[in-house]
Amino acid sequence: MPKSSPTILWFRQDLRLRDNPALSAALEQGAVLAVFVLDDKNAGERRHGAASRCWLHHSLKTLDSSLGGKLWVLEGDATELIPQFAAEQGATAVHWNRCYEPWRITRDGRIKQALATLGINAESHSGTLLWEPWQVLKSDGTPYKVFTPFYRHALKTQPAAVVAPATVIDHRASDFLACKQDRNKIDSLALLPVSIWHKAMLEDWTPGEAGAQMRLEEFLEGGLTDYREGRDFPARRSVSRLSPHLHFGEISVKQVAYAATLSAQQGHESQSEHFLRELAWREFSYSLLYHFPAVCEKNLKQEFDHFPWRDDPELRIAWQRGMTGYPIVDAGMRELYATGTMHNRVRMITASFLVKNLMQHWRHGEQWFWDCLVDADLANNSCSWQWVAGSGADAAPYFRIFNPVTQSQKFDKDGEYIRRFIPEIAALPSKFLHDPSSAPETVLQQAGISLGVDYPRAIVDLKQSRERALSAYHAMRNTEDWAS
DNA sequence: CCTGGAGTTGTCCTA
DNA sequence: TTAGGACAACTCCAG
Repeated sequence: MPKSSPTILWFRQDLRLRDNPALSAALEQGAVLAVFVLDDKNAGERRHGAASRCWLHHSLKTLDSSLGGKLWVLEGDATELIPQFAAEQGATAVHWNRCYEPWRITRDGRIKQALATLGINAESHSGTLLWEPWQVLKSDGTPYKVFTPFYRHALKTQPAAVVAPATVIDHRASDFLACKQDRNKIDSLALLPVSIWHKAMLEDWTPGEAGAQMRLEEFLEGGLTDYREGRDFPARRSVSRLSPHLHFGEISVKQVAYAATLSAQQGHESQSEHFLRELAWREFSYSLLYHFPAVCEKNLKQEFDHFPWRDDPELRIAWQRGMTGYPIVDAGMRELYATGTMHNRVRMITASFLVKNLMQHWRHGEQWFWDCLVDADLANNSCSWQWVAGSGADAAPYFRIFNPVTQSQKFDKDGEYIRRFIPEIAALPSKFLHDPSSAPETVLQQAGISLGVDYPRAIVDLKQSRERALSAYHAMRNTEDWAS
């Protein structure tokens, strides 16, 4: 049998077979070797957080099984492993879909060079975003810093959202070359924690490509038709819940956008438009990360470098554990820890609470979310935290400080969400559920709750902490004027 | 270069 | 009870 030279498909954040440009390109060249590399070395501090690792474990398992066990799994420094693997296998080319995290861009550039030195062709493809960050620019060639003009311009010039995704290729396991590794290769990555908390966490999720497709179907039939109004209510399932699937590339964003566009044409125009805007926010975050890679570490608005953040580990621990005494905040933080996700509306409320009422640096929140979210995504997470903190490019005006009690009354009126995650106060009547610290003693007694014992007293006064944040902001701005 | 209009998701006070 | 305006001013962007 003549030995043909294989093409390598390097799976990264694109753990799918459908609408996968790198895979299609590789298959056109002949037999394919599929490989994944867990590269914590180059990722450094940005290696997957604990929740993401659990997700990745299952996603790799399902990918491997849909490849008939033919996924090679390597662990270590990809700048060494990929060229080495390609050379060993006698490959002529390596294909992958682009990623945009600063550390990956640097690393992938090096790998491309190393492969070139070996005479191996390296090709990157666009499989992660609707619009490449360098394609959506202002007329003067610089990147957008405001979402709406970014979105309008992208829709006008790059209407990817209304173009059907690449034809689905009917892959068969026989398209892929055998993997000569032992069967426990994925387990040996030790992505799952020793304790079994991840089992409960993933109860409500199905990582992997098939799960992603199912989720999209469900959303199109249910949530999307109520998206515009329903997406604000955390007790409802009117959001897509596609974020972890999109993060790991188990489904292509083009397929999602295309499906939403079709739905728009079937009479759900307004609903779909709002959903497409959310997808576009993801694009915008990636654009910001690409053009301003420091966004994941530093304030985009430099004046915030002078902001008088407070540094109180005890307050942060209360926030992390869902023990702030504000039920909507605590429900969100407990949902996060238990399920690896948090409803979008509640992410804003909990983030605003940490950054404004507790006046802790947004990076503390960003890091906690990074570790706890199954959809932890560098671009989305960093940009969103900066948006809430007010330090981002297109941030919320600083005086917009969420009031957790008001938000709770508005978006979880009957307390369904709160009761789900804070059973110890479930017996409180809805009127007092949103702010137990202000409930009369008799009401608390009747519900069998002793504040400070069964559930914490509020750890800050909302009015005072709001005023404090506002005056800190003004002080920062005045210092700035003074300095310049 | 100038100019006008606009900018994800809110809160609080007042009438 | 509810609706409207103030909040603060700046930067960004398109024409």
